[in-house]
Amino acid sequence: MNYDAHESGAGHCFSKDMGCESMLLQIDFNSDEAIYMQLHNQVIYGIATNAFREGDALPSVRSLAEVLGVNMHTVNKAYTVLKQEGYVKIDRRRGVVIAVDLDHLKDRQEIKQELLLVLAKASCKGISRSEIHELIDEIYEDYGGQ
Amino acid sequence: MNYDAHESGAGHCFSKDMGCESMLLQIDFNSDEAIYMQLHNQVIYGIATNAFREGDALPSVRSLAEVLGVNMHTVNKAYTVLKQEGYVKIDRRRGVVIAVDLDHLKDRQEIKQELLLVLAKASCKGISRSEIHELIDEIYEDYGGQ
DNA sequence: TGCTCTGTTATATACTTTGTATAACAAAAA
DNA sequence: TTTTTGTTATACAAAGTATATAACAGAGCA
Repeated sequence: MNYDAHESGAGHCFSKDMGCESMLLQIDFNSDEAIYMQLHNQVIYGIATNAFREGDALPSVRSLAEVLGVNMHTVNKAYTVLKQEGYVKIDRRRGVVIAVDLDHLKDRQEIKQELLLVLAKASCKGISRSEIHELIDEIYEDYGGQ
Repeated sequence: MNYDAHESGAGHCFSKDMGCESMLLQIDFNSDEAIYMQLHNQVIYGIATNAFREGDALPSVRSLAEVLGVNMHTVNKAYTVLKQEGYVKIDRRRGVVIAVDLDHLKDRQEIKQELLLVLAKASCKGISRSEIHELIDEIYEDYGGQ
């Protein structure tokens, strides 16, 4: 049973559990961002937008690699980094599943550090504190509020 | 005249124009972040915190490389990227000087894109919209308000 | 029991990035 | 004139990225 070869339900991608997820995981081969990092970020976008939910299984490294036309190890690296950062875990029965590991104090500190650089760039470019708050709100409203 | 060898004013680093700036530009050789990117980011932090002001000259690639104990080309790469991103320009008489190129629409879009990823990570980790706003305010207050 | 699929690990290869080393050039400054 | 400047060129080593092929044990399924 191949991940990309489900002839049943021809015409729509909602016939299988994994069909929808694969639609989110796509690659821009012209991007200067590493493929595994593109995949990594898209899984995070997926979790944040609730397209991936706690306990959902991601495609297997082999099947996703085949669908995307990349090497198995490239997908595996994306999953490995996600695991190290506490976004997924390995379920021996179900494969790689979404399982976000929370460590509020540590997470908050890391997010603050990442925000610091973005805010410094914004400040250099004349983007004010209030405009940053506006941008934050814009993003949340682009992706469905709270 | 070496950048690091000014015996005059022994004991303080404010005796030369470039003395203060060099104090900001330091490297963590244990970091997994590329050296040129560390330098790149620190110049941006410096501009944002007003430690570097419009028209200020940065140390020459050779002198800074010598101070930091890295190769000339590593510093040159940091400066080249900063130039491409519109943070500095080359003044044939003064060297590399802070000169922020503003393109509000483009800058705003780029900042929004960078914020999107950070906010997605935060969302995954259970950090709420209001907590993000708090973090933004914390950062601005850590570095002197508006 | 066999067979398949899973994540994982190991090797090998090729390309790019990163960092270093040395050298040379023209423009500007001292 | 001599030094310093950014810039460019070349060469090299190490690390990161991506691919290719192969094998392993654990789990699910027929």
